[in-house]
Amino acid sequence: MPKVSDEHLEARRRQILDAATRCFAREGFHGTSMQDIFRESGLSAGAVYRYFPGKGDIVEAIVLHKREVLAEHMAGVLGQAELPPLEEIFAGFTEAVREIADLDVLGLIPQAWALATYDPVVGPAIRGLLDTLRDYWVAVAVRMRAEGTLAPDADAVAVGRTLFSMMPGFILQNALFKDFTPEEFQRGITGLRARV
Amino acid sequence: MPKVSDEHLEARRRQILDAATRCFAREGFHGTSMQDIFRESGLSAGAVYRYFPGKGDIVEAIVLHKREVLAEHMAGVLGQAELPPLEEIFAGFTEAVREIADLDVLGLIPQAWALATYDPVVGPAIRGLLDTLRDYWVAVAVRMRAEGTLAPDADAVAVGRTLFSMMPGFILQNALFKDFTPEEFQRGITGLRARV
DNA sequence: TTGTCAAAATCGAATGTCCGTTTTATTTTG
DNA sequence: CAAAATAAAACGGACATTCGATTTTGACAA
Repeated sequence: MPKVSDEHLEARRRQILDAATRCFAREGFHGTSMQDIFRESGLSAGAVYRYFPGKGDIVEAIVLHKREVLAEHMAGVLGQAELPPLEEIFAGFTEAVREIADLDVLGLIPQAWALATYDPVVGPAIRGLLDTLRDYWVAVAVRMRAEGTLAPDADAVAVGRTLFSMMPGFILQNALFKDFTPEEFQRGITGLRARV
Repeated sequence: MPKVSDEHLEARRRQILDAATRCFAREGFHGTSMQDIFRESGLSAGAVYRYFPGKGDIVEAIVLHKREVLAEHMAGVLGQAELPPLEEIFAGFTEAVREIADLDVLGLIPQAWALATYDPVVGPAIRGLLDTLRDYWVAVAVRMRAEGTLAPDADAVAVGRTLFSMMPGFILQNALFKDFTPEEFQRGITGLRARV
């Protein structure tokens, strides 16, 4: 009976997740205390702990949400009758990076990679997210070969993993140096593929 | 005059650094306590603190040492009268990754990236290391263009940064999935460059 | 509508643990 | 034997989490 609406519940969840995201980006996962999250969210300890069992679960929720958003985007690209040109797919990716950077939370991504390598609680979720992303690039390569924009004898899995390989480096340069633009990235790829 | 030999001093330093490296790779930087390092190194608190002012300085020393080793390798490659083919340069890189993976400390690299994004004490050192590496790839691209293995009108800086972009992804896949071999990487690049 | 009530939601002080560092004592070194 | 090197206990602070107190909520009766 006295139970707040589902919208209220969902809004509170978002409130906590958004505040935590900002904190993690600013101070790092380990550098932000639960007190920080209480302060940033304007909520109390009791409130936050009603929604999440612990700090690790907050990160996990953020990761899972991101995975959902990404899966949707990937399905949109792969669902088209004809695959968009690679340049366009790259542009979609770099645009997403730019959006994250605008929110000043791009640093979260390298932090997630780090957690993936050793953290027993959030590691699996993050590896799962990255695996999904990698599958996406492999699927792109497979489609490219099928549609004739990749050599018929090319190793599609290898090409897909190589395409995937380029993304972390782009993200890293944007997170650390903020001087590697999508246009320059595109020019780099073009320059690399051009016959001498 | 009761002062132990410089060799002893250096050996102890290495002892601490190696132990810390293993701990960090296993449990993460934040997950390893100083107690862990005392235990793993077989030394006491007093001993460790005689060599390093604090935990952060241990990481910094590890990073600085790595930078030195890498700078030496890079100078070796660039110092040759004619630049080795790109495949060979890549092979040198992947071989280095394999060596680190064999020591079971490959996970340290993503952790360093994460620290670079937010840690005020070790961040600068790590960004410096990555900047050095990036300069290396740009220098490779410049040399390639000069030697005619890259289109004369290519943007060498863009190509260099793009080459650099591929390394984190290779490292990440090896650290997380252990299923992306140098050979497959090479095949992916070949497949990507082949004309359809 | 309004008032009431019990459950849900939130608050915030308190708790206990862990961890980096310091300090004091002991051993080793030349 | 004196100074350097190492050991080990101890400290102070920070942190994630808990828990009782308090407020807010919505169902329902009047």
